[in-house]
Amino acid sequence: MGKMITIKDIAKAADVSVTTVSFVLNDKGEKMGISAEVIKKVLKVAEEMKYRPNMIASSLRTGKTRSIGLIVEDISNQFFSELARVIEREAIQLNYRVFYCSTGGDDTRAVELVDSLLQANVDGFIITPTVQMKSTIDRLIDLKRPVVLIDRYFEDQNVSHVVLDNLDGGHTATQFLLEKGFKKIGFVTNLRELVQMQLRKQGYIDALNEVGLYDASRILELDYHITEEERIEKICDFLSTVTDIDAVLFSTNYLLLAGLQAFKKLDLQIPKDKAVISFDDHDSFRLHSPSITVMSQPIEEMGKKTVRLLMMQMDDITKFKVQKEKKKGNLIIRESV
Amino acid sequence: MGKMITIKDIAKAADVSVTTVSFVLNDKGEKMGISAEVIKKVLKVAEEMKYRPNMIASSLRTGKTRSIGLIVEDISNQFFSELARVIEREAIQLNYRVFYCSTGGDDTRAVELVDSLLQANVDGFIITPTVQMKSTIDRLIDLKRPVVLIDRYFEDQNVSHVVLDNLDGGHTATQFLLEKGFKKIGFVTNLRELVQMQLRKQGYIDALNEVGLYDASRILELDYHITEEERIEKICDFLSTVTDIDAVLFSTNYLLLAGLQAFKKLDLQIPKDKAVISFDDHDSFRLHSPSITVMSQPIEEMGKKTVRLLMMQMDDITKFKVQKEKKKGNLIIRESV
DNA sequence: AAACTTTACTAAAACGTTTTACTAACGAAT
DNA sequence: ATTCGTTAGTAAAACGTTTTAGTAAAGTTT
Repeated sequence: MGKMITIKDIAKAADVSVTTVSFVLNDKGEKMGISAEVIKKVLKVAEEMKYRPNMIASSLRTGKTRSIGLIVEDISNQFFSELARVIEREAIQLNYRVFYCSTGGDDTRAVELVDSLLQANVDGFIITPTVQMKSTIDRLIDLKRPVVLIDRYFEDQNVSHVVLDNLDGGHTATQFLLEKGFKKIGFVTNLRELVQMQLRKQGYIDALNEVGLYDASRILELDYHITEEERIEKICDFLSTVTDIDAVLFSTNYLLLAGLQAFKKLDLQIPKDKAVISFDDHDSFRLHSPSITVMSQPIEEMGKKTVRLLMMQMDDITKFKVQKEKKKGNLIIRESV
Repeated sequence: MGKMITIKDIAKAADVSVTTVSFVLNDKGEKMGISAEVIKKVLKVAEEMKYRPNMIASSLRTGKTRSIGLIVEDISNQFFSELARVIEREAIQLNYRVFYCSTGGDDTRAVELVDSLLQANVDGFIITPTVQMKSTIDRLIDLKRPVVLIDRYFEDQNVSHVVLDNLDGGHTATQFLLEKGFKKIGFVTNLRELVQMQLRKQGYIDALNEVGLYDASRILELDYHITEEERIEKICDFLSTVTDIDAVLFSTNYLLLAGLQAFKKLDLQIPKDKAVISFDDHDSFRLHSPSITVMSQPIEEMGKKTVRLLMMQMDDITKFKVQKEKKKGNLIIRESV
């Protein structure tokens, strides 16, 4: 361990007190009435000795760690990994560090992660909440910790969040299919009390109701915790039962991934036999032939907004007002419709 | 901020000294001659008051943070995100926290990341080094920081690492193609001084030389920093120039991803017109039709070994001996050959 | 019974910062 | 000539642990 240079070493070398050094290095020199001359000297010495502040000591004293905890559902899912990247970039620019972690959709693990981040004393939380996480979020609010939810939230909980305008997304995607002449549009989603999925479905229903084409039998709802094989199976069953469907909207990317395999099994051609659209983009959607049309989320914009909201809270949590942000999705038109 | 419970509060409540509390809570009670009675009392009080140790204070005193830094090339690449997951799981079990970050292959950023992890005082480093990172690694060794490299390393540097046996991997994949009757096997790789790519190529060359079928004109080497479009372009050119190729081995997954698009452009069927194999598995390889045969890395095993090597160094770096670990890859046979 | 040992515990320093409360020196106002 | 304000700094406490160097009381040996 190469001996660390401390503020004390600087003080000795510059022949001033540690207090002075601390003031200068925290840009409070002027405010605290340190002469320009001394400021310059201290900065020079610090530079020469290659001083790096000890974050730990500083954290102990201030109670701030300049770090934020980012809890997502699954960091290996492209949507989240891109989001994480944006968030990290923004945070770094503000001299904050980011801890990522994934819940895997598991409530118990989610709570553990929050605990461990609390213990690590992160200054703020960005969370993709799991289904049962509401009370944990409440606890954070009680503890006056800055929190921003992302991608999903709880209807009846007053917490800042940044999410896709899912109602509009479902509506727009469905309308696009209608415009292309499809009349019997199916919807595949998963069966969870997640608001965002409900809204995507509602957008789809609304769009069809507007033109009198809604038919509830064309909706397939799958359990979240089934395996990919079971998903493929169920989708096959669905497509072979409700055969008059001419297009399918999938409420998220991994459902479409299962869907593609079901189509392959049933030997259905896209877009000849049925057109498809999915929510949330994915690398392999560009690659697939035909490439897949998607309602994608404005990840860049969402990430930036999230960090901004969090920073506002960290600035002064007492005078921060909850903000709920809905971003419009982008319909990326490819070959699958 | 819900007032934190400190060791001092416990001491007061249990009517003993902070020293005693500290000993007990660190399981040193017995060794330090604290009576069983007092130990029990302290533990009970700590439990009742829901005491959580302040990691920051503890870190300041001990110089240890119980955290490790994990620097990979790109966390949104499936190989790395799976690796990260394994490493994190292993670390958590040992009560260590993991900081992930991605270099994006950028040397400058890599150095910055190391600096910032050094400053965050992580106890150890797991690194996928970028091309120019050798001296930075040397610096860590000088500072006596535990380091394990993963996926790649520098030939002439004596640092512990865990990597795929790339020579064997290249050889095995090529031999598999030969067994299947292919005689004019191409190789697409990228042009960097990365050992692992050189070894994959060498394995390919060796296998062909053994049967007298090596032909240097069947190798395409691409610059690392070109865009995906350019990659596709170059691969198209290559395939249209060297037309007698009957199978292609890609040295990594994103090259195959570009390759697939090139095949599509040239309207070449897999495996009818040409067979393909790629190094490193990818979700979309299972999904693709035809699904893609790969030489995959034993990620689970590699991650575990890496953490073990790191822990050995952290135990006592002075008596740790460098270990270089090569793991055999698994050939996963799918439809593309 | 004096001299050691052991047992069961504790006071206080230390880690490297930040910040509050102070001071000495000097000029200006009374 | 005293008081008052500024200016330009500094001493020391505090953050919550861990750990070193004790110590008083009881037990053991001589």
